Amino acid sequence: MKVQLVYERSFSYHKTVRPRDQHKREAIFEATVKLVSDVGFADVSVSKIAKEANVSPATIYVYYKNKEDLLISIFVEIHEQKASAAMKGFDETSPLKEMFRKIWNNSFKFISENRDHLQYHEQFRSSPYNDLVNSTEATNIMQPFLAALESGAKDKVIKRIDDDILVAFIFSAIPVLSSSSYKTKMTRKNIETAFEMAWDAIKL
Amino acid sequence: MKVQLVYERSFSYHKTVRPRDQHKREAIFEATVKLVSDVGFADVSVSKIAKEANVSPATIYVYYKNKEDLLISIFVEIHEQKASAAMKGFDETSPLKEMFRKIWNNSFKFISENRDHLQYHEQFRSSPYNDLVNSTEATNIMQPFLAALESGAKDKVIKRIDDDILVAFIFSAIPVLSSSSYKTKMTRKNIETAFEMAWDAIKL
Amino acid sequence: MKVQLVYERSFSYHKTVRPRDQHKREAIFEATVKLVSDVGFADVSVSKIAKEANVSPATIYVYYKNKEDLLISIFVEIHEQKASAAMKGFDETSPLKEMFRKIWNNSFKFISENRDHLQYHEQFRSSPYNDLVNSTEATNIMQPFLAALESGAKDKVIKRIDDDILVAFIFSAIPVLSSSSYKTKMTRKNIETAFEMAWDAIKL
Amino acid sequence: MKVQLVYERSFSYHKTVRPRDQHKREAIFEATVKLVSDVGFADVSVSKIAKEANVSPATIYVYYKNKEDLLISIFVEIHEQKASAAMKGFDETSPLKEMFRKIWNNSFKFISENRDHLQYHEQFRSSPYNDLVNSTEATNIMQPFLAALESGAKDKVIKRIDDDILVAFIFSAIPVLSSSSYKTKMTRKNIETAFEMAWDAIKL
DNA sequence: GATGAATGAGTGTTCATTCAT
DNA sequence: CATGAATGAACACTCATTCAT
Repeated sequence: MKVQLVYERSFSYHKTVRPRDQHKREAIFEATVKLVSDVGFADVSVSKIAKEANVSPATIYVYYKNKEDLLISIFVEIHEQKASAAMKGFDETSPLKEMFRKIWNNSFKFISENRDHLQYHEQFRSSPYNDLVNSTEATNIMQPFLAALESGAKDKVIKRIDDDILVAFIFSAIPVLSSSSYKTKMTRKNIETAFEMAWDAIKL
Repeated sequence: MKVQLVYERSFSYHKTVRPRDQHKREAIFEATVKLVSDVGFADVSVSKIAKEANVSPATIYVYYKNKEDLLISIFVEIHEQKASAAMKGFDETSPLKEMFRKIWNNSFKFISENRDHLQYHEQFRSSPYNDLVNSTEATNIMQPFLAALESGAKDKVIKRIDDDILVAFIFSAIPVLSSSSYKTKMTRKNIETAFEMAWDAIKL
Repeated sequence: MKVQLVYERSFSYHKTVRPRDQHKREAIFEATVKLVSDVGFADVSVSKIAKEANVSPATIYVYYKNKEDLLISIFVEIHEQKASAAMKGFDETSPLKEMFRKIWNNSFKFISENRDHLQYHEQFRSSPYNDLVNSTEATNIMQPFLAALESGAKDKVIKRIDDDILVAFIFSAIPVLSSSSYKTKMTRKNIETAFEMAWDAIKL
Repeated sequence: MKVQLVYERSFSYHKTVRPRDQHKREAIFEATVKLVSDVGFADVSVSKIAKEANVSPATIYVYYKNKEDLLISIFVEIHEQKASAAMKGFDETSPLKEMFRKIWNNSFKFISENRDHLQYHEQFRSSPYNDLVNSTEATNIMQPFLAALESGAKDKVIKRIDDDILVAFIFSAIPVLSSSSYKTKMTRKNIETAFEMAWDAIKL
């Protein structure tokens, strides 16, 4: 049971001598996320990003090979941030439902603090860029949880079913709760109920 | 319990008098859906659409006010097709779970026959365009089902919770099953299991 | 004995409906020739051409697929103009030397009246673009002359040698006489002497 | 009778004190020649040269004032190499035709061993850069030969005519024989015949 | 109704060059 | 001496849209 993430080619620009201004890379990163979240994947342009990040358009090409590299690199980074955040404090000795609840709550915390990162993630996922990000090697941060799910299936605690579908149910509520009208939705109660629904979906 | 759909401004889609050459309108419609599905929202241009539809770029402006109008109108149309397809043969006298199963199966039939329509829908949903399509007036095609859900909640058959979240769980598996690796996923068994998960999520 | 000229792909933009403003195509043509002649192949840009031709850069792409198409199409056109001009009044019954003299004089007339066309031609020839212009099908305007050369070789009037080398000697003086310091060189006497040298080179 | 070569402004090439790392200068030189020969004058950029030469773009500016200086200096260098090669073993006591044959053969040797240098030379010659290289002071390497030609003219062995035209005929076959289809052309026989043609052109 | 021509504004990207190190 | 970072300006090209026909 493995869900792993790789990029076929090495995307980011990395000479042996480190770029001097790490701050600039971050500025570009944040500018891109903000813009995609604001105006959408279809309407981000390199020059808009440059303006938002307060650098020259040419500077972006010091840090990224091209626009595609930029967008993919950022996705990968967010994807890993998200996974790391979800797994924070993961305890593999606790019961499956508690593990799950932990991850669920972590996820919501991450989302509410990084709404536009999630936005970016969603848009990227539904774009054709998504097909350029491979799942053959690993960012196996989530691995322990997936392993737990598998053993839960073996122990007949949860349903035995394809990974992706399982994960879809588990996290299906997240985009909804973080949507543009999120303010009325991310109540304690809604989050708790959504969690219970997710659990009911997968449990046997 | 209401999910309604309006467009703030009046889009071409609802011109009461349709232009004469309905064939051309359809060609543009299909060309757009195909292109968005193939190359993504970010890379469809009016002239590409025109080429794909075998019309002049100028012709598109005969049928649609501008590009935004085109994209939104098409979304609305797909959205309604999807709802209509889901509700086909809906019988309000049957038990809720059977209603649900009917809609579920209808939905999968629609998807497997119109994969790129679904692709378009997904991309549109996660883009900021989505915010331009309002929910203050109605496409109330789904209304009978939503009413049934509401009465199901009243009768303590299913959970009482926000519409959007409910709907999210109900249909969360669909994008996954229709994703690019769909061929291995849309088996009879997977579809059935996914349905059971959805039902378990919402039932009390 | 054949020197022919073709372009592998069809370069110029040609819809069934003719562009309205033939004048514009010519303006672009002349602007390009002038610019290449003035600033050199390396430093012509589409926007400079557009400015010189008094059109928008985008307009150029109405008439030519891209910059390469533009440059090649213009070369081909000049090449044919040049050949046509050289062959004007060609009389295949006259003795070879007189044929040759006719063509020689025609060529000089063409050059002195179209110095920058020749400049363009020279620069194109020595650029790598030249390799994109094929010699497998024909602009056989020069064919009668080449045939005459061949029969001259058969009759032992001129040397039997590779076409290209023959042609090189015949026309080698032209670029020199039309060079930037041409004014002091294109005297009647120089032209006559150069012709005699060319003839001496090829005659037996 | 004088053909001299000067550069109006002082180019880096003639810095009396050469930078220490002669190896790097050569790497840049060769990289530039190779690139111009491969992709053409229009498509060489400083950074491409840097990459090809395995140095930083900034390093190029250590050795050359700017791009123009680089291109011109290299031309001058090739021009001198070419002249030196041609004059190797020049014997002013031998008859004019034998002198000429010597130079001719030397030239072909140089070309066949340095095809891309010749390519560079040709492209430079037909570009407007050529006008920046003046003929008021001297690289008088060829001087002895030109003097011999002049005295040949005085002795009525060869025609009396403008230097440039003379030289044009003498060397006109070279670019042809070294063109992209050279392999089929640089046969012993072709070279010999071309020499005879050149001699016939200039001899009285 | 349908179109090709035309374009100003914008696209992603590379340019030649400078500069602090 | 040698460099990577940085950039304003330019690059080739495409965009959404208008308009005369």
